[in-house]
Amino acid sequence: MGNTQYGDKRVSTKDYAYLEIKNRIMKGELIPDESIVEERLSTELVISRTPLREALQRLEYEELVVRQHNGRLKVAPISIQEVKELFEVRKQLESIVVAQATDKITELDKRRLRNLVQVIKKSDDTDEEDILADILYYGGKFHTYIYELSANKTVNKILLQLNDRIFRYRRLIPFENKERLTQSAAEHKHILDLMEKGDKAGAVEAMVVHIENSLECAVNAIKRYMHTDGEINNPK
Amino acid sequence: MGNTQYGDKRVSTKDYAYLEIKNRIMKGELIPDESIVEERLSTELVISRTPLREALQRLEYEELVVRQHNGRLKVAPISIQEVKELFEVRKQLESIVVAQATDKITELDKRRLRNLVQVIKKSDDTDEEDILADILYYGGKFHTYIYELSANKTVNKILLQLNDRIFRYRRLIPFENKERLTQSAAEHKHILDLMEKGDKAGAVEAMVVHIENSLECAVNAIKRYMHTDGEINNPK
DNA sequence: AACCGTATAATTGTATACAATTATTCATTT
DNA sequence: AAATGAATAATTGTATACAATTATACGGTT
Repeated sequence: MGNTQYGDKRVSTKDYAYLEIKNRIMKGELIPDESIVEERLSTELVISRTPLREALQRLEYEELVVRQHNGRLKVAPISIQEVKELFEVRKQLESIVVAQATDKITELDKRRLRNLVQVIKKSDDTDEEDILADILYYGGKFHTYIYELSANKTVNKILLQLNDRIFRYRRLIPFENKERLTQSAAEHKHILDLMEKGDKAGAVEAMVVHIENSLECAVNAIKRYMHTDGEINNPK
Repeated sequence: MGNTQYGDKRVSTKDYAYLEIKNRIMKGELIPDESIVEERLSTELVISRTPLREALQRLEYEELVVRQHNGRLKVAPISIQEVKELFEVRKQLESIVVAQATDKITELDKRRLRNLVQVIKKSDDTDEEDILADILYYGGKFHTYIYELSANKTVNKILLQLNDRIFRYRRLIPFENKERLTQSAAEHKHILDLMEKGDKAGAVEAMVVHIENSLECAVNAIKRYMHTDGEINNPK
């Protein structure tokens, strides 16, 4: 099999499989603890097992799938313990990047980040259902912009992976917690204000608070799901 | 090919390739920027390309090998910029684990860590050449014990990978800096003292200082190598 | 000699075939 | 019925074959 189209970009068969499976896990189509059978997946994606296995291995490495003792794979489970760990690491690493980014920020960066914050606020004000996805999207962009600004490739890479895993939990939140989104948007603005002033310590502290609040919200959402119907696996 | 022996444990062909290649990179047998040709390596290790590729992909993920734009792999280069980033991330993450470990430490853990510190001091005092490897080994054990004590799997995994990458730089140090090793051993003892007292903030601060000192030493060693003979690739 | 393009070789990417392992079924015994 | 174990099926692990891509060599042209 030659190259395949995924979205608007040409990718190898391996990367196609990686992106497609990851996307299905993120969207919840492949649910936590669901077993993964190579033959079944390869016929479904119409590829051979060789590139599929390489894609699965990468996902295993990123801990979106896990290998069991018998060598078989399953979609990674989710747990409160995990989400706490993820946010804690993220908190420490985002502290690094926001500090470095504050040192390096230019006027152009300020305008762009300011613009992102505006877009988030706009989305937050217009009270439509499907705008929520936008808020999450641009909120994520705000953070990743800071990652790149820091120019710290090591941390950047780790944070992107953590965010992929966190995304599975984040899906559970917006549908029930509008206030948190509004608050989160305000926190983004606050962080940017401090960065613009060059207040490094302040920006770090604001980021820490922001992430701690996000964690609290995520934990509450998960607990609620687990207690109400136990259907943590397929919240939609 | 069935299972293979590696050291004292039976492992799959893929894992054998992974461990063997990683080991060669660590020891400097495979030198930075050296190109990796699958066919050549597979015949050398007497395995097929399939498990070899999976091993290489894992190493790529761990950034011990890097893929070039033409799709070919090479042993990852080393740079001062990288070692700075590695130590900075490590500093932040070890702050997490030493704090959590201080909360969870038991009397048994204290005895074991104390023992490790003793062993390191013993090695440091006896002034033989090949003892240096021991100091590095037990020094590493001191840190990994703390990782495990924290029971934070997410951070633990990231730190182990960072340490693999850092090890390539650490090799450059001991042969020229005996005082740093002595100092490092003392810092380990100091960290443990504070952990035993339950002084969480103090332990974190001591760990930060310890890692910053290690970084400074590593950077100096690398700079010296780069300036003297440029033979950064094969220091031995 | 420098440049260009084509033929050839080297290398990686993917598919398929086969081996080894693990799970399941089902008859047999108690 | 429960337990045991052999036969069978399902699944993963590895090797090999082939396709696609990229690099190299080489001859001709200017």
